[in-house]
Amino acid sequence: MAERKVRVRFAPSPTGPLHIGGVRTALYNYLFAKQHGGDLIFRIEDTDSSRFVPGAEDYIIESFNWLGIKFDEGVSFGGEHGPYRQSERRDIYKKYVKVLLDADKAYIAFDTPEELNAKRAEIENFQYDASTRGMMRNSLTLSKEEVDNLIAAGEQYVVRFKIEPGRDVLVDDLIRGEVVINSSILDDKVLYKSADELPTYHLANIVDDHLMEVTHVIRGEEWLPSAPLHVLLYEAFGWADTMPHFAHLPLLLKPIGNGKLSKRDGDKLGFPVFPLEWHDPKSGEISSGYREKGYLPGAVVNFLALLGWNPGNDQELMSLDDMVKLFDLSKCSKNGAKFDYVKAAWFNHQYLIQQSDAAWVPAFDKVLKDNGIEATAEQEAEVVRMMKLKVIEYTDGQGNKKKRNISFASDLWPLTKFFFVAPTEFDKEDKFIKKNWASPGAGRTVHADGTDPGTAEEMNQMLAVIETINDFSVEGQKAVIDPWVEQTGARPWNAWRVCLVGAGQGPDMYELAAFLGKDEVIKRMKFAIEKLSE
RNA sequence: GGCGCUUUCGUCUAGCGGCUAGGACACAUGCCUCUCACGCAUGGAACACGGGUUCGAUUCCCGUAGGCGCUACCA
Repeated sequence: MAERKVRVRFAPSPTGPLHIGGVRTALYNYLFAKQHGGDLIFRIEDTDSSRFVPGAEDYIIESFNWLGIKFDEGVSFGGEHGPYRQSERRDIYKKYVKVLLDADKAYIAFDTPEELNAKRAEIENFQYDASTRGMMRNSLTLSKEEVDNLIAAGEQYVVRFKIEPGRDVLVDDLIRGEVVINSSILDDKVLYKSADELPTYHLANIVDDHLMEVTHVIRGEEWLPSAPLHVLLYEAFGWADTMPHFAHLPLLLKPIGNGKLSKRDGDKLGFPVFPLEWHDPKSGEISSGYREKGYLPGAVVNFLALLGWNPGNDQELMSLDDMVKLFDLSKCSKNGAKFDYVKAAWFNHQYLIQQSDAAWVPAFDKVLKDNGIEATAEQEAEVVRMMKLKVIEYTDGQGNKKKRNISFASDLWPLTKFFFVAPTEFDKEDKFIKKNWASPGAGRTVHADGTDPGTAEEMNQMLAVIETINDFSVEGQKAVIDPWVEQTGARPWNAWRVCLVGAGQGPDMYELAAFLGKDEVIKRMKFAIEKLSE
């Protein structure tokens, strides 16, 4: 057969927020499509009217928009193979159900759910198939007149696929190789329900993939057991020669405990399982999302791509474009991957530290506002500049490149709080304070001249020196303080940091002092000396 | 229960008959340093088990055990 243009699809059900596993499936479809110059289709599978959740469709579209995964056609994207919402394709499915019925590949069944349950209770491991359909109420056991009368009388029915038993069905999977399943273990699946005039997943899926000219079906492993059924359906329709290739992806598992990652796990285990925050319209429950947690979309995509696939070398940091070049279905792993959210944070860290100053300022501005701080743009830029020295990448005195440990933008607050808020109390049991604030005789503030003034007194001496400084720039401070340090042999740095920061963190002390200004520095020092002398 | 998929460090994984079994996250230690970090260096840490095939199995085959999935008028 002729080489067809690659066309793949991502087809979620609008039953709630998009699960992170679904994001990965969509991502792989996207990578595969782009790599082959093909199309990615966005189809909504809303054949179960009872599970429809308003807002889910928009949520899914917004999620992919944020993640940078672009669709070529489908719901909200347009295209020539529409409509792309299955609930709008009723007439199409009806037509194909009739095709199967006319060809004697399917039959009508009137068994009610109650009757089926009764049978299941009566017969152990009951399965509606070639061995049992002869004792059920269907068009195979009823006369044509009876069937017509029942339908005319408004009786609800379903259409079932008539599976011939005893056949080994071959599924050629791009990831797993050849999988063979005997048709005898398959049941006569319901293809269509008269109650809502909609098909079930299986029928809709095959009809749509065929009509939309899908060439590759890349989906989760949970579909592998029903893949033979799908193969049989393609055959029944006479579409075997254009049947898409299958690739069943391994599942995403819970990081701890057993089972696959479910929608409920995330917030229970302390990490999001949804790309965006989701507000459940019924329960009002809020589930956290990666975007709101402070993740960068590139980091999420990069992390997810490597859960079940790798380029075959040691490269881990990749852009979407890199991945399009490197992606390879045959390099996908076959076994489920535990979701490692600690590594997700590391990826975000990597992406965050690559951000430019310009990207930091608005994020930082938001962090400050969230904490009730009104800062000028100049102040924000200055802190970002200062933090960049330490935060993003800088070269220290030894010529070593250094970086800052920030995994999320919100991490900035504890790291920058002291720029705007003076310490209000000091924990004398704090390791850093305990180590760097000593009384005379404790031996930690002995000066070169042999005197031991104690840290409080040393800070008082430093205070006196600072009060004489007129130019409070970094250079201005150095010009006065450095000689004093040299002369007395004082070691004021950590104690000074206690005064100004209240903890063992922050940028270079001269830089910090210059940012705070002389008055604030003096104020904080006096306050600290008083508090710590109590 | 039945059917299918799967099995390399704690986690994600490389490996496609012969390797001191490699990398990353996490962890530990050291270095750097006015602090915390960052960074750098070092370290501990794995082929589920039992049979085959082979001169030789982490690698191929078969069992066993574990994990996962499916078994709806849900997708």
